[in-house]
Amino acid sequence: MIALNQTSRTPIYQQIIQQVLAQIACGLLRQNQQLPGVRSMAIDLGINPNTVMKAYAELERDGYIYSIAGKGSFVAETEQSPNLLHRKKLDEIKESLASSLPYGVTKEELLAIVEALYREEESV
Amino acid sequence: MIALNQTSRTPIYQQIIQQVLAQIACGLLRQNQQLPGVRSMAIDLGINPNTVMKAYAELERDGYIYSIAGKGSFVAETEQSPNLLHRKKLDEIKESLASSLPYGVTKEELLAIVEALYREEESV
Amino acid sequence: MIALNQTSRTPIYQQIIQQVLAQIACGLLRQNQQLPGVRSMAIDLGINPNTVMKAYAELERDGYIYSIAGKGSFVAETEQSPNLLHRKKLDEIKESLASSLPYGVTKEELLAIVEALYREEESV
Amino acid sequence: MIALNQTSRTPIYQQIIQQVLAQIACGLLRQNQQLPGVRSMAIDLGINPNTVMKAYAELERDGYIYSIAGKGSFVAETEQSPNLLHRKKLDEIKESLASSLPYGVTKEELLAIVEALYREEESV
DNA sequence: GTGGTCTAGACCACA
DNA sequence: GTGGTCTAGACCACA
Repeated sequence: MIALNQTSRTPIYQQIIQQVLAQIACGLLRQNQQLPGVRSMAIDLGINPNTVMKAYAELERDGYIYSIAGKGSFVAETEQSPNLLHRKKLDEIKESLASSLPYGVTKEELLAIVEALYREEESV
Repeated sequence: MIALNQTSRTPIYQQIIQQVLAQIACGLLRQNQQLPGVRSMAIDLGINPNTVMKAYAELERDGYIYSIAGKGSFVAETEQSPNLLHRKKLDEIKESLASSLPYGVTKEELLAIVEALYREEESV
Repeated sequence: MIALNQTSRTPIYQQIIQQVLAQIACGLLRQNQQLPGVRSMAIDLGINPNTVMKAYAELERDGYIYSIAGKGSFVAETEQSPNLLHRKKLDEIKESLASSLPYGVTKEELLAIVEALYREEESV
Repeated sequence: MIALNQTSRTPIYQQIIQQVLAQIACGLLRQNQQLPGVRSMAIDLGINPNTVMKAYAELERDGYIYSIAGKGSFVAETEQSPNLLHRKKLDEIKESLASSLPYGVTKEELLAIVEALYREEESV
């Protein structure tokens, strides 16, 4: 369920976090659903269990998942998680677009990109 | 001419690179124009000359500037730099937007962000 | 595995680059093989880790090796590296010879040098 | 008579030295022939007179030229200059070729390069 | 352990 | 003055 890019600059534990969050945001992971075990995911991905631990710990710290000793890790029950993640993503996008204005990007270009994006989507 | 964010996790030398590129892209820095010296920029920004050197070295390796020991560093002569940078930025944006679709971002939301962005711009 | 010439005016980090490339070109270093760590090589060569880092960083920028923070540096997977390096070297030689023609170097002299070179080789 | 490459990594004063030597080696500059004045060459090349001075000083130190205060600089009378330069160049070539053997360059490839070089020459 | 960033500061060649 | 190399050493995140 997780696809790692070992050579990427993005740390592995971050990649795990991002993908778990994306799956929560899009509904692929639902409330109280159990996540793969630390050891099993580590084996699946061919990485160190500590790395998975680190990802889960951060997800738990931020309230997206909860862990029960001896049972495993589960998606948190907070209704708003998907919405919250959605909103955070929008903020991220806004910031990223704002930072690219100094490069001379025009409104028309951005609108064209957005249109193209969803045209591709529809045809898929 | 360069504004650093010391708290950001983006390395300082990368921030310098990005801002120099932005200034080339938007025409603020022109062909063959001399850049601030390694030492003088370091003093201005309150950082170590090596850090500026690292930024300049990478900009030179990528062909955006050229350095002549004993004379200084200058914006490269490639006519296309601004256009190329502009296009690269658009590709970056496209990729970044595509990667946020799994979060359930809608077309309307993106269009709204773009509109808002340029409304702010105009009023400035 | 690396032999430095401390008195040469060729920078140390360049010497490292050249020798790593030569070892890739001749097959001594193979795909995905791990390179010595930045620190261990620095100690072996009696130089500063930063100098090794500089060499590795440039090798990575040029696609010959890849580094994963926390794991190490490895020879890149590009099949063609050896051939490409080989061809580049030939181009270099051709250019260097062409530039020495103005000195009145004759074909016979060059042929003699080449013959001598491989006669020595064989006897080794 | 001198063609500079301002952006080259080779220092300007070295470029001057190399080109003067090449011209002595190939007979373009003859014994006791007067070299361009320091100032006039500096103006021609658009560089600092000190840089030309440095080149001439090194040429004089190595015995290739001599200077007479108030008159100018002249090609030295040593008969052997051209031969000596010729021999030095051959040594350089030998060394450079030797250093490229680790890249897996074969005798056949070198012979082919030499042949090609003089075939082009002839046709010119 | 690994690589990556950064400082402080020396020293060099070049213009 | 300029850029370029290098040392010594700290500190960080990651595996």
